[in-house]
Amino acid sequence: MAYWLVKSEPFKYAWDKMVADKRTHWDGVRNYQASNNLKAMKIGDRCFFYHSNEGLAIVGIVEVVKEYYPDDSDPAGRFGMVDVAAVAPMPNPVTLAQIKGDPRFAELGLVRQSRLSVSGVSDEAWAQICELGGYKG
DNA sequence: GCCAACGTTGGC
DNA sequence: GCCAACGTTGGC
Repeated sequence: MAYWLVKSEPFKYAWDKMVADKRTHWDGVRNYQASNNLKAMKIGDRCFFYHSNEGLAIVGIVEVVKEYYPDDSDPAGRFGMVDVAAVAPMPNPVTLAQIKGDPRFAELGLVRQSRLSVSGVSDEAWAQICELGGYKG
């Protein structure tokens, strides 16, 4: 199983909405690197749900329930999307400040490439962030 | 609201 | 195929 981090701006699609919907299309990605990460996702992979712009924290965990397929909101047909389902909230949201302040996370995509909206998370980083957030998987 | 980082576009 | 200009993202 692989781990990922996906970003959403709360005023566009917040964690609360994710929970209310239970399941959603993760569409709108218009960046090849992010899109390649979506392509690499397999059913059962888990992702941190991160609030960008406002909140600046990992607030929950979602699971991939449908693998990459065309995003029909992309007129050029170049990009795709996956479906994800809400798994659990992060009991204590892990903030960007915490992550940036911890040398263990220096290699994390979120830190290294802040603009990338879908990035990979190593097994170690996943476990460490879950621990910080008080999430017992 | 500003600015840095970075991806994309388009001229050559 | 290079590179400058431009647009977008996202942290501060």
